[in-house]
Amino acid sequence: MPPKVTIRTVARRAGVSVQTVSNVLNSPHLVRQETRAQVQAIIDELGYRASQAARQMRSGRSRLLGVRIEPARDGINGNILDRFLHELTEAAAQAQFRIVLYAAPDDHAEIRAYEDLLASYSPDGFVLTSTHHGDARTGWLLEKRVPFVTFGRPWGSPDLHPWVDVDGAAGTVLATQRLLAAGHVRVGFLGSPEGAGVADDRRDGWVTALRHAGLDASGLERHVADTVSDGERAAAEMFAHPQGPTALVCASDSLALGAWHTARLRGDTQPAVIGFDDTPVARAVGLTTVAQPLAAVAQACVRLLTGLLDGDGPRHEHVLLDPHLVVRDSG
Amino acid sequence: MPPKVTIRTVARRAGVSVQTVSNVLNSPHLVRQETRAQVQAIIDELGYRASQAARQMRSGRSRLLGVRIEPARDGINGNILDRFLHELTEAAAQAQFRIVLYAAPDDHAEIRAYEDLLASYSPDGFVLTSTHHGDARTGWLLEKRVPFVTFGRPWGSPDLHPWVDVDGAAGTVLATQRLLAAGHVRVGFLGSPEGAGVADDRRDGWVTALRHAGLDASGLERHVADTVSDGERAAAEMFAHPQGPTALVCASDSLALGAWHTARLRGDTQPAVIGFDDTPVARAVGLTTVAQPLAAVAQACVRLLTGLLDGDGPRHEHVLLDPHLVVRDSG
DNA sequence: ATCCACACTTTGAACGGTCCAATGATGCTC
DNA sequence: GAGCATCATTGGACCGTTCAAAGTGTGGAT
Repeated sequence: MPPKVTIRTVARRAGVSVQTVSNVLNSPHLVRQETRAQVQAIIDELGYRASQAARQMRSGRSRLLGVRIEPARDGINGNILDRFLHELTEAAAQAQFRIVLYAAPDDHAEIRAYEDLLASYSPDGFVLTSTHHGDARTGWLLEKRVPFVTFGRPWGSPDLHPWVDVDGAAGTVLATQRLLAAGHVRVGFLGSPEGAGVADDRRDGWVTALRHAGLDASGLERHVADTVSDGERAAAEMFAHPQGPTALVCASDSLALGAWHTARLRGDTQPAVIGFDDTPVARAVGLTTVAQPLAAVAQACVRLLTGLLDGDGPRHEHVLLDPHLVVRDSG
Repeated sequence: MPPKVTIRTVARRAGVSVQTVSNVLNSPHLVRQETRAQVQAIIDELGYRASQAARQMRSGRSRLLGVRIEPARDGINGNILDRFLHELTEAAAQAQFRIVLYAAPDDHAEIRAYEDLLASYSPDGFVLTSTHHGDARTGWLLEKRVPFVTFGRPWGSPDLHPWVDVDGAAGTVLATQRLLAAGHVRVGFLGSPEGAGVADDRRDGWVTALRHAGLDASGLERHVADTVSDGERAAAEMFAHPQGPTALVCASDSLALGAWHTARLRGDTQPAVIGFDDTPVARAVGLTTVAQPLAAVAQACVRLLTGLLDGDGPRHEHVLLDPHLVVRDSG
């Protein structure tokens, strides 16, 4: 069991004071080049890492970010939040931050979790996912002046905090255009009725693309619960209709998988169906789908949050990223 | 901005010493019932939480558990690790622990992550997932005497640490028996060739169940890469064979989904196919599947780990949990 | 020679808890 | 009521770091 190496060990070994070692790490410009190199060498040699606990006591900074881990709510699609979490962990690590998790079934419980965490581990900030109408969380955090960023626009709320999001409409434009380019004239839309927000956003892109091509969108869309079986049923009815669509843009991979099943059962080996989110299922069955740039989203979240913590930059900056199409067998 | 409430605030307000407040929290038996209740009331009133940083400095305990967040490696199946992570977060919270994440592409990088984390945030222990043959991680942790538990048996390594796992064989026994009970005589097995370990375990259960029913397993199994398309292809060949199986037990939901597609394309509306892991896809398409009791696994992990930390209980205890069958339309 | 500015480095205190040793209060026995 | 054990509470040192302020040495200007 090696004795633990503290800043004092390093200082003694380098023949400088403790404070100088601290400066090498936190304010290198205060230390003479020569001294700095020498101290750094000792640090590397001993593998010294500053104790975050001690650092936090004095400076108030924990270099911890709080993130909620979501239950696998909506089946297939819940997966993107897990992937986001993974990307966020890596992006945060780049900026010397770690992620602490908490679970909460609803907004109210999440606010309690903030109180808990802030009082005990005092994370420097939070990254929120799944913003929605009437989101109680952002108001609370703003009031308490706790730094945070959201992955998701503040749907329906005043725009008072930094956020990062993916342009869903741009994604469905890409999907629609691809199907149009393949010769389809009646390109339909299969969405879910989750109220305004994400769902409307994705629908908008489809409408825009059709309009831009001089086509009429009426009668070509349906909105059902976001499950494979509902998607399968709805697609069957749509495809069966004489004036129905011959291709489908779907608001999720679950719906797309349903539509894909339908098409295959009708004898179509390469269904003209495009999904959304590039979930593992899409990859598994070879479904063309719209992919969100989750790594970029995560990096942007970290960038905005560190900007907030360092106090420089605008109070609430926004980043809206473009998704891209992952072309596979379908579509 | 309310002034932050420390142990001193509570002590003053309750008219006792700082140490007594500390005792109320950490060694309640040392404090008289009456005093304890009074101090606790003040704590609740002020919403006081001990600063983990300060606590850690003196006691060395961070009440943090390190967990690796896995990339969505094998598509559909990777999902169970995300669900496990969720359950673990909740189970840990119950025991007053928090989860810190780290990412690492391989064992070697993960060991570097241990060094990093231990030196900076000093988590009290780690929970490892995806144990495998020649796992370099457990040896390192054992040598450094860092407490840890694995979700997964120490496949092929000496049994020197506490672990929790799910009895895969018991799961495939259940699946096989159900198909036999439904009247099938030739129940096949579709697995993946990931070497010994998890894959063999699941195969074993199928063999056992057939043997127990007095049936011959030979010629009824295939092993392919763990993807939907490979599963689909293999199942097509197996079902097409005159002496081939009429029902399939699959080692994963990806393979089962492939087999399910095959069966449906052959006109079977309720395919006799059973998957493994109860992933969202299985729920989505209505696939009968073997479910791992992830909440129980997570709780057992926390229990073993806290036992290790408290120093009581056996050095390396094991928990092997039974999975259960989730019956849906298929199978 | 003295003073000052400058660049760098060191000193001492503080952060908010817990550990340890010691003290005060209480009840019991003889 | 003295002696003793037991329980409850107290005071002070200490964990490893950063902050604020004070200390060193060098060189140039006066």
